[in-house]
Amino acid sequence: MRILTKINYRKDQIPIMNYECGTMAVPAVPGAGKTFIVTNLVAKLLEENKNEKGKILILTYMNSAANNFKGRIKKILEEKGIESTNGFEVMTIHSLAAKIIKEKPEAMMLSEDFNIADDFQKTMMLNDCINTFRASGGETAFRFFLKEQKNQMWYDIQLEAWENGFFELVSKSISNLKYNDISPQSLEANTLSNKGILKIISFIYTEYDKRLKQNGLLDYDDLLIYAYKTLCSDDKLKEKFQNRYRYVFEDECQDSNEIQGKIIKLICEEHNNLVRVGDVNQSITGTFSSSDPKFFKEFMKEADYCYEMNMSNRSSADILELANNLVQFVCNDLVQIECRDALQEIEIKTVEKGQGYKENPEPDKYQINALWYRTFEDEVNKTVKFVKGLKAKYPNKSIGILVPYNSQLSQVSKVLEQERLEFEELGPNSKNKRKIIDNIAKIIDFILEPDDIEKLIIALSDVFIKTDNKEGKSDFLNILRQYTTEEILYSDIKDKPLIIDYKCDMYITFKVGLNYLVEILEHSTTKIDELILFIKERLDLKDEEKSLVDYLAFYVRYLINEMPNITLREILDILYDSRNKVFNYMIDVVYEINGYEPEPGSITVCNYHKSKGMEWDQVFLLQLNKFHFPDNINQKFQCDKWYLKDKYKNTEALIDNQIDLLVNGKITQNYYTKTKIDVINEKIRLLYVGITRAKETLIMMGSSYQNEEESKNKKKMQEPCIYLTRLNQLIKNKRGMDK
DNA sequence: TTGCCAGGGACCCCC
DNA sequence: TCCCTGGCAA
Repeated sequence: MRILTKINYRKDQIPIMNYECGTMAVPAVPGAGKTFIVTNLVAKLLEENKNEKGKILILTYMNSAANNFKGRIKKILEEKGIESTNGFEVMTIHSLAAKIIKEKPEAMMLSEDFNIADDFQKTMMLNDCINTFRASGGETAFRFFLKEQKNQMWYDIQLEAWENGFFELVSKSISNLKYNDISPQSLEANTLSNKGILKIISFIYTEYDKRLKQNGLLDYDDLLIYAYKTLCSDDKLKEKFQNRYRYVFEDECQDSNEIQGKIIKLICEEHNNLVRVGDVNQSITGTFSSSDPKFFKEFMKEADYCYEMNMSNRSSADILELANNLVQFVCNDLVQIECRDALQEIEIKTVEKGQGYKENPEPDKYQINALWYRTFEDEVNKTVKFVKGLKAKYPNKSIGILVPYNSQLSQVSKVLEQERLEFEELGPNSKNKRKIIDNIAKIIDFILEPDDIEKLIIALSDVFIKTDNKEGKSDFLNILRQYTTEEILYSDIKDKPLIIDYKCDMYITFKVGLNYLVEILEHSTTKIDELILFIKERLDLKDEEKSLVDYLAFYVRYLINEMPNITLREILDILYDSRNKVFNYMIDVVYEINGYEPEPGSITVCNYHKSKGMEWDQVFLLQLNKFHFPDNINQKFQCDKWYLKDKYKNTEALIDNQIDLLVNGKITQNYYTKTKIDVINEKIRLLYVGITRAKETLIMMGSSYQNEEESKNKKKMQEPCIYLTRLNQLIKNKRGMDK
C-alpha cells in the first residue's frame, strides 16, 4: 500500500523543493539538512519523471557519503511507492572520472585495463621515487635545505622531520604541477639551467610518472585531468554523458577544485540542470588539497537560482548564537584584515515553532562553557571526569571529544579506558583498527623466539583466547607459565594438571589457537608475504580486516623487493611502529567505505577534521590555544618548517612562487603571506565546524602547557586563542544572566 | 645602523 | 648544538 507522507518543509527549504530545472546554488549552514533536502528533491524529480529517459547523477567526495545517499534515496522512493530505482546514480567524483576514461582510454593513450592508484599505492611509489633520488646522487641536494647542526641528535631529529615534510612537499608540488598542465618533460626542459627546488622535484616527478605508466596506474589527480581532457577531445562521448545524466547534483561542493567544476560543467552543458550544495564556512581541506571555496562562491553568483538554507535544527539557540558570534567577530573585528573573509557573514537561524520536520533542542539552562587549565593532561582528565558525570546523568546522549591532532587521540583514549568508559576512537591508529596489524606482529614475534614462554602467552591470550572470565584467564595463563613452550605446543595439555573446564570457550579457543600456532610455526618463513597470508587464514577476521591484511602482505612484498636482505625481525619492527605513515593510508583506504555515525549514548574521540558531517548532543573542544588556532601571521603556528634554513622555511610558498614564475612568467602574489593567511582562515573554519557539531552542550577548553614537565620548566607556554577569549565574554554574560 | 652577548626554542602535522 | 631574538652599548 502506498503511504502518503506529507513533509512539513521549512520556509528556507520550500524554494529549493520547487526547483525544476536550471542551475541552482544552495549554500547551507551547518545542520540545515543538506542531505535531507537533496535526497527529497531527487526523489521528487524522479516522482515527476523530470529525468525523462535520462538519470539523475549525485556526486559526493567520499565513498561513505555515496553509500549514505544511495540508501536514503532508495528509502524515500520505497515510501512513496516509486519503483524508478534506475532513475538515479550516486558516485564519487573520482568514480565518475574513471567511468569517463574507461569509455575511451585510447584517447589518453591508456590501455583498457588501467588501474587507479589509491593513497596507499601512491604513498609507496612516491616514497620509492624519493629514495631512488636520494640514493642516486640526490642526497646532498636533499640535505642542502636542512639547518646546520653539529649535534648529531638534533641533526637526526631534523632529518626525520624533513623526510616527512619533503614527502608532503613533493606530493603537493606534483599535484600542483599536474593541475597547471606542466608535464615532467616540460618541467625538465624548464629547469635545465635552473637550480631551484623545482629541479629536485623535476627528477622525482619524472621518475614517479614513469612508474605510474609502467604499472598502468593513474593517481587521483590524473584521473580528474584525464577525464576532463577525454571529454574535451570527443564531442560524441560528451553528448553521451550529457544525455545519460539529465540532472547533476554535487554535494559538499566547497571542497571542489577547478578541474572537478569543469568536468561537471561539461556534463551539464546541454541540459543545464545542475544543483550544487555546500557551505563555504566548512571548507577545511584547502591547505592540503587543490580545493578552494572560491569556486563555489563564483557558482553562487552565476547560477540561475541561489537559495540559502540558513536555518539549523541541529543545535540549541545558545549554540547557534555562539557560532554567529564567532562569525561576527571574525568578519568585523579581526586584526588581520586579510582573514576577515575566512567566514562568510551568514547568520544561522533557529527553526520557528511549528515549522519544519524537526525543531531545535531546548536545554533548560545555558550549557556552554569555556575553561582554561594548566596542562593538557589536566584538560583530558577533567574532560573524562565531566564525561563520566554526563554519562551517569544522561545515558542516552551522545558525546564527542575533539582534539587537533591524531597523536593526541590516544591520550584521551587512555584516560577513558582507565575510567572504564566505552568509546570509539576515529583515527588511523585507533587500537581497534591497528589491532589486526598488532596481532600479526605478535604472532611473528613468537615465531622469532619460539622458546620464549611470554611471547607464546601474549600470542595466545591477545590473539586467540576469547573469554569474558578475566580472572580465570589470568589464572590459566599463570598455569601455562609453569611449562616450556615445547611442552605446551607439542604434548597434550590435558595430561597436565589443569584446573579448567575442557568444554569452556576459553579452553576451546586456546586449543584452536595452539593448533594454528603449530601450523604457522611449521610454515616456511622464506616468503614473508605468504606467511602473512597464511596467518590471515587462521584468524577470525571481518571483511575489512581481511583486506587490511592483504594490503599488509602487499606492502611486505614490496619491502622485500626494495630491500632483498631485509630480515623478519626488521619487518616486525616496521609492523610495531605505530608512526608508520603507510599503515595510516592503508587503514584509511580500507575503513573509508563505511561512514561513521555517533549513536545515542556513545562516546566518540576524533580530530576536528574528522568531525565534519557529524553531530553530538554534547561536545568537548580541546586545545583551543594560539598555536592551533592563530589569529595573525606573526604568531607561531604550523607553517614554517623549523628544521630548514631560514631562506627555505616556507617551502610551500617557494614552490608556489616557482610554479607561478613558470606559468605566468612572473610572481603574481606574495605567497609567503598567502600560505600563512590560508592556514589561519582554515583554522577559523575548523573551529566553526567544531562548535557547530554540538546540539546542546558545548565545553571549550585549552591549557598553558602540554605536560607537567613543560609546566615546571615554563617552556612553550600557550595562551588561549583569541576566539576562545572573545567567545568567553559572551559565555560569561550569559552564565551571569542564567544565575 | 652595527656588533656583541645571553638565553631560549627547535621535537606537536589535518586529508 | 645551532640559530634567532632582544637588550644593550657604541
